[in-house]
Amino acid sequence: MHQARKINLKEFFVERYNFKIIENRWQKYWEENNSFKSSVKKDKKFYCLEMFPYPSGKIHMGHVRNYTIGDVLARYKSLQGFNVLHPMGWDSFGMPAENAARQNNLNPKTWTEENIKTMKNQLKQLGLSIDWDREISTCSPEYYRHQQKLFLDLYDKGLVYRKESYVNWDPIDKTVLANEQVVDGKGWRSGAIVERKKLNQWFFKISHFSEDLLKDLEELNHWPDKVKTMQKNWIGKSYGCEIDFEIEGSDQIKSIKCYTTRPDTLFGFSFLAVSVDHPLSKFYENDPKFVKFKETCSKTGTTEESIAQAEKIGFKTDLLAINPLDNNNKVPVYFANFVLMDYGFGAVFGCPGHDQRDFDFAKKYNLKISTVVKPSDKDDDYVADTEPYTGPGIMINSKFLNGLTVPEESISKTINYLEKNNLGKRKTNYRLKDWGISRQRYWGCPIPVAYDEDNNVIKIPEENLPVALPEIEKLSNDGNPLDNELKWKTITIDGKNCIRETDTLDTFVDSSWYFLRFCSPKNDDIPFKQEDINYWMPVDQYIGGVEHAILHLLYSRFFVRAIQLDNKIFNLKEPFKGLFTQGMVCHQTYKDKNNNWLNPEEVVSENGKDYFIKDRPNEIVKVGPSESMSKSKKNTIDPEKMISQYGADAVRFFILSDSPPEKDVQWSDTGMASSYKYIQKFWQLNEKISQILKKDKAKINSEIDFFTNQSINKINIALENFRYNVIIAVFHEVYSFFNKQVNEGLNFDNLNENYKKILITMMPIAPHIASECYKNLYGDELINWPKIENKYIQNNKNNIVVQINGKKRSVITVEGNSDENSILEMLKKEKSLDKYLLGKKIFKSIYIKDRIINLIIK
RNA sequence: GGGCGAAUGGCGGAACUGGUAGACGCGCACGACUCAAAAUCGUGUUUCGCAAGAAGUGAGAGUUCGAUUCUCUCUUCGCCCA
Repeated sequence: MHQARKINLKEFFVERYNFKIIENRWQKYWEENNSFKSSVKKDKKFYCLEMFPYPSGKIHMGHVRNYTIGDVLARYKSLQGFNVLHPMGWDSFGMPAENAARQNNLNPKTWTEENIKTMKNQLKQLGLSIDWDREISTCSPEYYRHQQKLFLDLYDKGLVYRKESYVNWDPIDKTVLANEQVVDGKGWRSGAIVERKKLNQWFFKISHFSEDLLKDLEELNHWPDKVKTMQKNWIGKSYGCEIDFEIEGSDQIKSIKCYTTRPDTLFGFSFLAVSVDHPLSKFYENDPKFVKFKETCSKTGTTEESIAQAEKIGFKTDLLAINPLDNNNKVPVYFANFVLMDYGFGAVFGCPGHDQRDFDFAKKYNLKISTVVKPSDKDDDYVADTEPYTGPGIMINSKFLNGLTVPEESISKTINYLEKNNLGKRKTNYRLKDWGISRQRYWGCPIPVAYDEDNNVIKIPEENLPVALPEIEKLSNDGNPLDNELKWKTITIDGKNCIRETDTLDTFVDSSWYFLRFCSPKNDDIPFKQEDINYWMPVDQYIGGVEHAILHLLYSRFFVRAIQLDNKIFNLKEPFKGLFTQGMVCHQTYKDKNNNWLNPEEVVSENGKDYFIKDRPNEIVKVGPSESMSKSKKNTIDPEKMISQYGADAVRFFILSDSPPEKDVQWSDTGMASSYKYIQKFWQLNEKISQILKKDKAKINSEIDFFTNQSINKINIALENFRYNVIIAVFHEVYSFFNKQVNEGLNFDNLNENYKKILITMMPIAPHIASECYKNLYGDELINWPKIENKYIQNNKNNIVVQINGKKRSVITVEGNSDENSILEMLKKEKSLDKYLLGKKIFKSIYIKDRIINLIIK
């Protein structure tokens, strides 16, 4: 029977699909016809944005995945009739340029611009539907001049301020380190133990919006819950109270204020700890022991993690703090390295019985550990002395608080008591700290201020913007490069001699408003036009890596609020309406016998189990787990190579095929090859169809209508839910189906119309081949996303599953809308069910219309 | 330590609001074409069983006519915070 179906290939003259020529031709066509140019129109808009890349050299597979996902959406929305904005730019300030400049003696600007050129060319080869007219680069003065203006605006609004703050200091390289440059408490390059150093630095007052940023998360319905939770935890709203502790033993200090979320544990009070930066410290500055202690503290890094991991140490003062609930309870006051001046008031009361940190500290200094909370199932003589008890329970050893449930009753009752007796005040606190934006770097946006001889802040006048980065021949290896630019540094403002700020802005500032600039990228005088923003914003779908879930997204949300404070310039609160975080691209890792990483290209395997070094079959390769592609593990695959070997459509097809976009995907050579084969197969199918369409037509085959509509329905649902891997599966089914139809050699009257719809739905995924096939068959006919007809989605012939006692026993075909009785009648005649039903009694039947019937028998 | 999420064939993964588990791809096996191989095409492929059939979505319970899906306990892994 299958013999009869076999195709005679000679009937068709099928050429191989030459992706190089065709993809190139379409990319040129799109460029010459401005196919993706966007402008403000009356139509419904769709702003599709992927996180813009840092121009590090070449694109990597992560970019390919990110931008393919975005492109599928942008093209889909566009075919649906939306006015789509899909821009691309470069997050082009940052440390890699500076490092490369130092290592290879290059100019950061030249290095960056070269990279941009390369990467732009690579992105174009992917066939992305990007409006390149809107391209922006954050390191260009045309971009950062507006950023400097925005900085000054925020300064005028009081949202920017300067204060002393700690940085990670590398004493050998004499440079400030970013947190990620501190590895195990040591400088990444010099290996020196990192110190804390106090510098005058600029801050954005993001804490002004803590409550807003938290509350408005609720409205972000199209954000992943995971990201919202992370932001919520980051903002870290806590309910507690501030307590004044009376101090004994000093004439100058009468009391110290603490913030706590656990005032109910006050009866377990055994010490009071303050930060070495607490105002109290000024009374100890002449004590050499204290100075030494402070110095030791400064040897710990500035990250929360390093402070948490460091050994807890303290400096005992001669002061005593009095427990406000029990005046006979007087405890020592310490300076301690684990108390941060930034949080609360830089002072905490220690209750070792119920806090790990306090417990560690008390053990070290032999302080009293009292138990004031017991788990509900323990007796009143419960003692927490081997480890602190932090869970819920019942208050004990706490006088009037005894018996209260923890934490429901205990905390609020304690606060009520403290407030009533003027000992403390209910207070809400946020963990979110102000955003330090000063970086002691060259390759960043200059901060547009200067200082006069009295160190007063002088704004650079607007007409003198941008404050451009000076060209530096050779970057010095230590210190802040701009600091050494004496000529650039000195400036006269209004006749006064001033020195410029030599720090540059954190690059997160650059990316906090670029999505606004994309809406009106060409204005010299203003950062963006109000009407452009009001039309395009918010970003309807933002797509990027989850690693930016907290900072970048929070800073962007802050920026939109900050520029509108006291000046509601546009109708916008949240910059990103929808957010999608895609997974990483992974690949197996390989090591040789000496544990050196090997590139996949150096490794061969014949059976898929044993791996050897290429051309050296005696050297066994150790195969490691699949990890995200990174240069250091050498498990990267070069996208450009893949595109030139298989074509952009095949690469796009593969990168979407193997996993849902939000999960990690494993690179697979066989998977990639299979996608390539698909493109080739599809081309041959298309050639066959175009030849068959010229022949005489036979009658209508309704099966094609059903299949096409159901496939498009599946594609629509998958597109709307970012289940792009399912779309690939559907296209495999589409190929099999149409190939079978065509191989039977029949030309149905409705083949043409259905196939046309298939080609259109293929355009977002594999735009080159789909456009080429469409053009060959249908010329310049208008392209609109196909509508599906409901009558083809709801079968009028239904397969009803027959279950007996919950187990599937048969499938019967009935007319749609059949009622239960007629189905039961049918089942009685169904011979295949006799062995289950004969001699049994049907107790009950459950019928779900057009789906399933379940018979309960005994 | 806390929070969130995940676990489905040899592998990656499908399964809409509870309703035919394993779509689709990879791999593998067999077959066709070939002197032969590669490529290509076709068929099969959860496990056990010759078969009828039975079991089966990390483990154990529960709700239900019916659970991959809902609830509880546990195990392992991942991410974030500390």
